[in-house]
Amino acid sequence: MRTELPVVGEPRLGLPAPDVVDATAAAGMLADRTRAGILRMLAEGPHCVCEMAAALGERDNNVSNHLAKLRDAGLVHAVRHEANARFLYYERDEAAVAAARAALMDVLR
Amino acid sequence: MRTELPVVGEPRLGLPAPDVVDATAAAGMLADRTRAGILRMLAEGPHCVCEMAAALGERDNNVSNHLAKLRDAGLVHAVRHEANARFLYYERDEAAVAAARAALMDVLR
DNA sequence: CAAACACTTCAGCGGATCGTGTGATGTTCA
DNA sequence: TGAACATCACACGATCCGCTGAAGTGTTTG
Repeated sequence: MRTELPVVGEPRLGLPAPDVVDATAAAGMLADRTRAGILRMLAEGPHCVCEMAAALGERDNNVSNHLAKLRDAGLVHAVRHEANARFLYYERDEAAVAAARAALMDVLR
Repeated sequence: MRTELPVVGEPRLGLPAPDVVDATAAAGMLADRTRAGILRMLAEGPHCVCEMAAALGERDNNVSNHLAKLRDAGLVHAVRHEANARFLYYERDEAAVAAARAALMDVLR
């Protein structure tokens, strides 16, 4: 099954430019091994920085740097552990994740 | 509605590293405005290079460069127009696109 | 055939990005 | 209080990546 090519001999100019700003922003977040690993781990539930750094084989400050980018993008936010306030537990913002998912799916529709 | 934090005071070390290689590869392709625009346009049907370059406001050779990357990734392939063989029409590889979609959704599950 | 067209390839340049190192903040514990 | 811990913020160096320009292949047209 092959899609049919346009029969016109002339290319169609003036086609509208697709809007992909949200998709490229979301993809930019996922395009890094560490950030993708973070988001994948947070899909299971909250994690603190040292947990994720250990699992990903990265240094704490590096993971922290990437978390800052994810935070600025609104994809995650941090919560202090009530019993052990020295641990910052990160969790995903499900609304933002859903929006990113939708933007990506729109391009790969 | 807030996910509950782990009650343990100690972080869980030794968690498994998530596999995100396919997702980062797919995201890397989508993380560029031009490539995302190409894939979005090809979702509607085949297009030749000049059509996409015009719609995206990019030079032909730039679009061609990005198409080469998408080709190497297996996401698109080119077909010569039967009536006008000087036009190369690109179409998406739906199987590869579905795989990319699945890899991305696994991270943002 | 020659010229115009559609597209590709590649080197090179400039800017973005990643990992690291370092210093600072806040928390727990002895 | 002081030491160890968890995390952050920032700057630096190296690498990566996208855009451009120029040269080359194949196709159509006059």
